[in-house]
This record gives sequence, structure tokens and C-alpha cells, in this order.
Amino acid sequence: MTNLEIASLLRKIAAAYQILNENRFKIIAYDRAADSIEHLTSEAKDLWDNGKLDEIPGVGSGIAHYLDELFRTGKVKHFDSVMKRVPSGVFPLLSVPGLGPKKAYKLVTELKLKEPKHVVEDLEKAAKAGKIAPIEGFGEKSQEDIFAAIATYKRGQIKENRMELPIADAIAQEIMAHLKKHTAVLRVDALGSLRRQVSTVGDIDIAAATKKPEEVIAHFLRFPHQKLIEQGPGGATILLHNGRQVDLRVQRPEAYGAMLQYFTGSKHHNIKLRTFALEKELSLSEHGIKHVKTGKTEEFATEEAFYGALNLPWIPPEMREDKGEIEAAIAGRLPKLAEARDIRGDLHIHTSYDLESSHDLGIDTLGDHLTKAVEFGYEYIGLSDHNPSITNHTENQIIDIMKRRRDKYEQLYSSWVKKVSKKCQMFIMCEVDILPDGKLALPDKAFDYVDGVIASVHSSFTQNKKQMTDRIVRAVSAHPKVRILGHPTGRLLLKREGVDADWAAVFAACKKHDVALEINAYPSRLDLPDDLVFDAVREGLRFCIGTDSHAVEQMDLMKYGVSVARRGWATKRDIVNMLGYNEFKGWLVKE
DNA sequence: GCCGTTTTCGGCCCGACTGTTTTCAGTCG
Repeated sequence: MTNLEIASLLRKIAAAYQILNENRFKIIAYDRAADSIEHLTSEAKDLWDNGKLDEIPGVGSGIAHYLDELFRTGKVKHFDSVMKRVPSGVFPLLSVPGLGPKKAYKLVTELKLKEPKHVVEDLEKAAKAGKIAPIEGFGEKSQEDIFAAIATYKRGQIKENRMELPIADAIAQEIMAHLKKHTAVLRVDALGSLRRQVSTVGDIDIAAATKKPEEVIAHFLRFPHQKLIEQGPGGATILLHNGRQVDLRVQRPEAYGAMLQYFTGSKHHNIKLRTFALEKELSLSEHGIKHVKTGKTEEFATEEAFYGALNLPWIPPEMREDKGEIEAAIAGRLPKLAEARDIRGDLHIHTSYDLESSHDLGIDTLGDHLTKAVEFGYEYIGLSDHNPSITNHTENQIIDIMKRRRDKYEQLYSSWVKKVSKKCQMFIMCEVDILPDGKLALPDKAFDYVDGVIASVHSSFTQNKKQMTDRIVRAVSAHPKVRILGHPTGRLLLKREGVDADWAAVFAACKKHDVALEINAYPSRLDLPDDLVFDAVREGLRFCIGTDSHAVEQMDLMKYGVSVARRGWATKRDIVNMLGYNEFKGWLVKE
């Protein structure tokens, strides 16, 4: 039983209770527990194994008791009896946009939709035949909306249509640049998951402060788009030619702060913040802060003033996920998050040097990357080409290739230094495959020709948890020159789940051997994921943010890795490549 | 059903939008 399955079960119970007109706070409690379990970094089943179910926020003695029954017997008698009181056709309909429990129940009972397997198709037929409009509470428009919503649902659910962070960022930057050209625009900001720098983004939401909302909205609508979805006094929504939806919200500068805060979210952060505010008899909304006693609403031009009115310091958007940031702010213990400008070097770079690897080479030379590093003000870079293929070479051949490579890089480096008379130090590293049994794909003697190694899993991603954990633990302990665990989960965003491993055990092994966890900044990776970074920071692990560049331009992507670190609450001292050259060398180079 | 440096009882986030209504229920973020 996975977390996702448990969350789905709890949501079904919440929906059933809603239909049965149960106490609405009980319904909220089940939904909250579902949310909470869905976002756990460890499996609920593992917590249960260790008797820690009650540590899950929103899970109290009642739900914990039911989950215990679920893990022991595979079902919950009480849940079954609750679900039995609701027609089973209701549940699949809840995935159709615009349909909640009440409407779904009404439709299922009125239309006598019995078969859950094809209830969506049956409802579609009923809509087509005009059978929905006559039902009490529905009408012609509802009937059309339901028909359209089912079409959307069948196309594969808009919700799934997320994009990688840098893609959303690039689109948003273009639109924000367009907005800034208008003189009435005083300020623009990204909102929502984009502003919080979540690894994948759904819709792009943008805010603008202005005294002339109509003009700014009209200007926004001059940005090339295929369709105007919605327009009102507070903003507009358009569909771009690339199929992405962009939402603009405008606000007077005096009230801009509250709007920015509200639409940045996250939902859970805002809920917690509003609960906290209510204790002070203050009611928060996108318009400002209402004093409950007087009924008067105070406006705020900036977020700093908004949080300030609650006696809190400004909380960085990356932290606003209700992971304890409000409690930390109250206690005056918000960490000072790492920043992109603290980066001193990029240790994960693939050049075009051919060392006969079975993985991809980069396309640019050492000199190209050094030049770019100087542009960024880096003090050092690391060349982390993939190890020579082990199937096509003997051990001696590999050792020879690694020796020749070192000589070549040193030669290229000294001629670069002479030519440009700039300073940027070089570390000769290697990204080495972790083989399925946990051995490294580089013979011991070849380690003499590298300063340090990034060990990464590039094959057999589907091993079971025990195998995978043992494999990684063995790899990080295999040689003192293994300094970094590369893209630890191996996930590819929107394509492939990360590997299954006991992360607590992996972190413990890394800590023991002083191995840094990589935060791979490559857009489809962003790996270690932010929630595991959060856990690892708490365990005192250190990180190395690398771009995994296979071309010079990709070195620009470092900032997205920094965002992941920030979302995990990492500070400058948690990140090894924020150390100056000497200190970093002291950490990296082990004899 | 959950939760507590004012509480183990008495609260529980907020508003917009929509379609159906004549004042509101349901859904969404």
C-alpha cells in the first residue's frame, strides 16, 4: 500500500462523508490526513513498522487506528461500511473537473449510473442525450460544462500537464519583460509554484502592480496568444501558442503585498498562516488583513509589511510549504538560505574529451568551460566525464586512458592559463557508474589519476529497496576518493520515478564517509529532490550543487540547483561548492 | 476526526466564481 493509494482511500472516505452529510470538520480532517500522507518523504508503511504513525501531522488516534488495521489486514471494516452507503459509481466521477461529491452523487442516483467501470462514458451519453439539464440543481449550462469537462478528462487531465521549472521560468521572463515595457506597470512578480521554485510548474501566474489596471490588462493581451480564456477587472488568462496557460493578476500598489503573498501560496502555508493570524484576531485574505473586532481591512504594499503586521519576518517563497517555516519564523529561527551568488565552482561538467565512455560526452572543450567559469566568477571547476566503458576495455586499458586524460587536461589547462591570464582552478574528477552490485566501474589503480569521484547510478533502476540501498551504501564506502553521490534518486521529472532506497540508511553512510549528496541542477533531474534535501539537512549532510553540463550554456542552470537547496532549507555552510578554493580542496582531495 | 507555551473541550482558513436560484450550494485554488 503506497502513500498515494492511502491518500486516495482517505479522500474517498472524505467524499463519502460529504455525501452522507457528516460533520464537515471530520471531512476536512480526512482530507488533511490524505494531503499529509501524500506529501510524506517516507512511506507510511515504514512509519507504521516503527510505531511512528502518530508523527504524521493530521493523523490522530482515530485515523492511525484505522491505518493500523489497513496494514495488518489489508482493509478497514469501518471504511468499507462507509463506502457501502454510497453508490460506487460516484468515485470515478470525482476525477472529472467541476464535479465534487455532491454533484457526482446527484448524477449517479438520478441517472441510475450503476457501473463504476464505465460511469464516465455513461454520464457523457446522458449529457449528449439532454438528460442532465432537467435534474434539479442542474441546467443547460451545467450539462454543456459536464460534457466539455469529460472531454478534458479523457484527453488525459490538464493537471498532469506540468512543465519543468526552467521552461516555465523562461516563458514567464518573456511575458514579464513584455509587461515591464508599459509605463503604468510599477512592479511584476511571478506567483504560485513558479515563485516558490517548485521543480515542476502547472500554470504560469504573474502579478503586476499598477494604478491603471485596464491599460495593463490590455497591454498583456497584446502578447501573442492563441486564445483569451478569461478576462475581468482583476486580470486575464490567456492560452499561448505553445499550449501553456498564463494568468495575470493586477493590483493597486498600496494593496500589492497581500495579493503577492496570497497567490504565492502554498495553500498549506496560507492555511497555517491564517490560523496563526486568527489567534491575534486578524483575518487574512488577498485584499489585506482584517481586524476581526473592528471589521476594518488594512492594506499592504509589500510582503515584508504584510508578514510584519503579524510580527513575523519575511519568509522566503521557497520555504512556504508548511514544513515548519511559520513556527521557525515565530521563534526567530528562520535559516539564512544559500544564494546563487555564493557558488564558487561547478563540479559536474562533461567536456568533449573522448575517454571512450559508454555514456554521452559533452560538446565543448575544457577551455570553453573555464572561460565560462571565469565569467561567473568561479574559483574552480571539476571535470567529471563518465568513466571509460568497462565492456570495451581491459582494466589496464582503462588505467591508461585515465592517465592519458590527466596528462592532456593538465596540458590544456596550462596553455589556457597562459593564453587568457585569468584564474580559475581545475579539479580532474570522474563520474563513475555504480554497478548493480555496488562496485564502481573504475579499477582501483585508475583512482590515482583523479582528484575525486562522483559516483552515480546509471543502470538497473528497478532494483528492490534492499538491493538498491545496499548498492549505494557499498558504493559510497568503496574508495576514499568517492566524494559525491551523483543525482542520488536517478529520477527524470515527468518521465521516470526515482529509485527505491532507504534514504536514511544512504544518508547515514554518506555522513560516515563524508560524501556530499549532489543536487543535480539539470532541469529534468533536480535531484536530490527538495523534500529529501530537507531531511538530509536535518541529518547534517552536505551537498554539492552541479549542473551536469554537456555544453557551456548549461552551466547557466546552476540557479535551479540552488533553488532546490533553498527549498530544502540548506544554508551556505551546508554546500561544499560554496567554500573558497583552499577550503574546498581540503574537503575534496583525500590521499 | 484533529489539536493545544493561554485550551483535553470547543474550536476548526478564506474568498471567488458559477449556475442555479431569488439567497445559496458546490467547487476550486
